[in-house]
Amino acid sequence: MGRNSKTCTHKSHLHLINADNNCKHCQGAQLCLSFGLDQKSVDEFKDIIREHGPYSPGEHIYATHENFTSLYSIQSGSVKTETVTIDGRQSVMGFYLSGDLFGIDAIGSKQYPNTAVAMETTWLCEIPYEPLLEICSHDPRLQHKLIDTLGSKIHSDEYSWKVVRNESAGRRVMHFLYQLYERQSKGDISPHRLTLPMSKQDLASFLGLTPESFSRTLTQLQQDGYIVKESHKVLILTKEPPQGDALHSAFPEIK
Amino acid sequence: MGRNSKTCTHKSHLHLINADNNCKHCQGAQLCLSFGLDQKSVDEFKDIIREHGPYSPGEHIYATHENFTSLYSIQSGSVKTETVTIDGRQSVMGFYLSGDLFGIDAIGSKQYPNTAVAMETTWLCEIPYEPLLEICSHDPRLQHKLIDTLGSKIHSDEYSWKVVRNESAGRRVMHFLYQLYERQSKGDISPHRLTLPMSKQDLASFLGLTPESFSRTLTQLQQDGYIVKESHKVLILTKEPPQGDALHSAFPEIK
DNA sequence: CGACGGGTTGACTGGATTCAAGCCACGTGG
DNA sequence: CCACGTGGCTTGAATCCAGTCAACCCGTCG
Repeated sequence: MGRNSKTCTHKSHLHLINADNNCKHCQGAQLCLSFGLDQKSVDEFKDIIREHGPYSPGEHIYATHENFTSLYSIQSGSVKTETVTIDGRQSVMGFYLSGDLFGIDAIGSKQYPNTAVAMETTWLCEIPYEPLLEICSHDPRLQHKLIDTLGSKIHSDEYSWKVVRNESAGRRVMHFLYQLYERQSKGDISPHRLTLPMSKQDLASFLGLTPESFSRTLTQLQQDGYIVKESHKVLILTKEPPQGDALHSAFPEIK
Repeated sequence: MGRNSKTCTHKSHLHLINADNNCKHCQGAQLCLSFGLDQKSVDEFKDIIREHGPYSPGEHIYATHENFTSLYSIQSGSVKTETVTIDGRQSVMGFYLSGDLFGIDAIGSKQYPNTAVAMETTWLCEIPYEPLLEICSHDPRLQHKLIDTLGSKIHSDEYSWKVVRNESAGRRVMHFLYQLYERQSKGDISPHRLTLPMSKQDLASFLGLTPESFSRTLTQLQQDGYIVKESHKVLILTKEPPQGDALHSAFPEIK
């Protein structure tokens, strides 16, 4: 944590590139908790946060049982969180991309429940939790935003959980790919092309599959014409991606 | 929702039984969001909440896609939330007991993502969401409490998810039973005796099993000496229940 | 070059599902 | 009171999806 740290102002997308050496690695300005607040709160916010990075792939941000002090927002790069199962295997709990907030599963506890690991070269914005609450206590807007973020997380976790519990391997994978596509296409790269920031074994773990099963499932989906494997970490979605709520009933015909 | 509704004051356990006809069905005073606040906030809180009940088993509290207006706290009884899978089967998303807050997965959306159904005769405390935020905005303590509740929910959901993804049927069941036991034994009934408020098929659904598999698993666990089936809805845990964090490594030897 | 780790493929196993029948507690109505 | 129907639960036999174990491929790195 003792790496190059700088304070950081968040106002608008326009200030990203220049802006006095601050937040220069951040690609998630509109997603920032402080976005849309009034000047006073933004200033307070900028006083408490600190920029960290670059983390290289595999590097730990925090580890299980470390004392919970801060939330983190991803300026650029990607992060996974993982714990250990009863019989000692790694189990990936979540993936976080640019603009995502993580560490929130530690709220209400004294310690982080799992380990956060960078998957790519990653820049982070550390948001110390107690000072954040302090600002919240006199800025309802920030408070509301934080609460909304937590609620949305509960909702989307619930939904992922439902898919993994009830659906076949093929549907789990398709659901994940489209949900990842929706998250990534904020940047809108080339249409239907999807870059996986995580390794395939991490993805398998997240979906409750073995790497072997996951690999077989991918080749099966390709044979059935749902995807095309392009390269190691890139694939193409060949069916029109269902939007928003339609995702919830995507591809009933698989398997 | 147009049933007998009364305003309700939450102060201390002592006021539960008498107290001007208010909160008389509430068994969760210390768990109430308003517990421990100063008088002004408690008064505001009591002005916005409303008591509802009794709901009879099977009765809906809200349904999927209804507009999100309120959170609910259980005064007495129990509630399940459920949705429908891609191929049209019911899927139980969560169980809520006395003192639990539900509806929080709707925060950040316009609609409830699933349907809430009473499992027993149930009394509820409705907490309209916008007014709640209003009080939060000038009471940091309430605000903090709400955020903590959301964070804890994220954490415990994550953990349940991990178990269902990675562990065998036997371990899933044992984990659930002990976790339920910990929640129930707030009231500390007879030691190691556990009453299931939900039907076995709902429980199976929640654990990602078919009713048949669940039934087989229970008899297997009994044969192996982990539990004793006492009656329809009651069973006894025969091994010393692991406490708190120890739960996370409970019974590595099963299956 | 050889070692290594991530990924894929194949043959086999096994745990959970499926389909089916049967049991038991309960309520209803004759 | 019993006959009957229903729904929740259990049990049994056959099936199947994903896991396991093993070999192999391939790009990377020392």
